[in-house]
Amino acid sequence: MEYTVQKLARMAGVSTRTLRYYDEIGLLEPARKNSSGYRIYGREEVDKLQQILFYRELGMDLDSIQKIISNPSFDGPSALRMHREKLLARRRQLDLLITNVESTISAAEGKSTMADNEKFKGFKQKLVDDNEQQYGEEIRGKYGNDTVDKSNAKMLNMSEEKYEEFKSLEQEVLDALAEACEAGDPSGELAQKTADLHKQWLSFTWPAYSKEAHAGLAQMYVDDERFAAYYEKACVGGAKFLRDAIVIYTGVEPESSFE
Amino acid sequence: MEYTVQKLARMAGVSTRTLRYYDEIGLLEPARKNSSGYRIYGREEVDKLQQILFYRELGMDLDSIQKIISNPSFDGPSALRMHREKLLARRRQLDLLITNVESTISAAEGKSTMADNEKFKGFKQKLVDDNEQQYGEEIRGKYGNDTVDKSNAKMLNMSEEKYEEFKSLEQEVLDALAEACEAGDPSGELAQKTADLHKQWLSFTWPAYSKEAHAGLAQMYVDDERFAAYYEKACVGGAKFLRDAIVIYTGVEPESSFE
DNA sequence: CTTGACCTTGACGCTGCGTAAAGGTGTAAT
DNA sequence: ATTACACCTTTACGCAGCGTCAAGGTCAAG
Repeated sequence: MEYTVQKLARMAGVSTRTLRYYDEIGLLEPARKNSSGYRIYGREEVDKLQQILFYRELGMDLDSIQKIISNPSFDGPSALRMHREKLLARRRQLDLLITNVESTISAAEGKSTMADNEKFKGFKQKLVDDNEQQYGEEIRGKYGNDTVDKSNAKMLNMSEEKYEEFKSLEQEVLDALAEACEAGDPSGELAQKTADLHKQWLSFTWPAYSKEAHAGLAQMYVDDERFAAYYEKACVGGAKFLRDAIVIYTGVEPESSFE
Repeated sequence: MEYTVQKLARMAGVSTRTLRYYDEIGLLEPARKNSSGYRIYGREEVDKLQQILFYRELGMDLDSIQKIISNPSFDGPSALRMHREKLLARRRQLDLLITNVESTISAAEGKSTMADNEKFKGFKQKLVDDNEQQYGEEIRGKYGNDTVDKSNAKMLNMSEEKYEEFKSLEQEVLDALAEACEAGDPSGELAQKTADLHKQWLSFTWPAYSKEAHAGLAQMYVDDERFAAYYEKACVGGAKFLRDAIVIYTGVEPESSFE
């Protein structure tokens, strides 16, 4: 399998300029050149390019990439695994960014207000994160678990924000439940809407929604006094009413742990 | 409250060069200049700089930032939404890359082979995404319901996105659990970290965290076969191991529904 | 033999600053 | 009044990682 610049470029989703540049800086040289000076890439170069692009995606500069992949003691599999870890970390960071953007949007829409210190919270946090990203390994070696814990605290920070959202959604569930409960009919529109809200609320915490699990949880709300007490706040017999509504909503009859 | 370049720079955590550059491109001009040409910034500029840095943290280029903050009639929220879309696209791409890395890992382990074009799946997707960004509507027409549904049902879409985030956090819990389980000690560092991750995960769904409820849920994981089966995926006896870790973590002994 | 898609090298442009260089200020201490 | 020293100014080049012409050579098809 031999490729010219453009063929390889198309396959890899980069520009021909990029390939020429990589040749220029010696990062990825073609297998050979044909009689008229055309660059010809082979299998090996394809693999190498893939690796290069992997690392590039991580935001690594080309110089570092070169050092890594040209290192004779380069351990492919373990590098890949580390690579995966880093990608996961980056995704978490992206999630944080997205959350920030979303908060800003809803703040801009007046749906919620963002205190100045809140703005700086995420902002400062990011600075810390950048440091960690850059010196991650070093710091981990130098300062040990403490730093690692701090990066966990970042997650906490995130869940703190989410938590706010969830609290309001949960409040909605409670409000809807109170209203529906007063109406009295678990199959009524209000009750069904409550069940739907509750499902949405669940979507935040469950690995995968299933009617069975939903109904099962509703039953648990009745069986477990901690949860029952919580829904009792909405109305008398709140947990049972919610369970009934959810049973109708899902069309699934749960099995109580007690029956 | 007047600041010279360096004072403002120190306060905001940027370099003086940055401030001069922002002046140069007209992004942030000083309130005035004193008799010898020194830049003097006032309260207004401080606030503006805060905004600039905030948007910059969101990954926006200076040009876009300028448009947003200088044009009062500019639609900030919609710009943010566009930005959010970009971030989400990046996230989708990241997910693909992660999949790709995992494929590569298993290919390296000889479990499967990869065709040349497969090697670039995640990277090519980026181009596709860019296309989608540019020709969004057209493509929506072409690809039909899936995309349309997503953009139409906004609420649903939102919980769908969250759901994605949570799945990844849940995955982390599972990964940590598997690792801790292998180590074998529920009071060990790994297991305690797992319990902590699990707590964070819970923070997304629970109206209020309490040690008792946490321990109670952990017990439920053991008692309820649906949940037990789920954590069994991480390792043999996963649910019980997790419960033990959480019991130690919270210092609370739960009551089983069965005892 | 022409057309058009491909290839080559060369060179300048872009962001968002870092980093001198060459010089003028402000002020506190002598 | 001088000196020291931290501060300020403008000008200008440098960096990565390419994008984007420009000016020309090559290859397969018709």
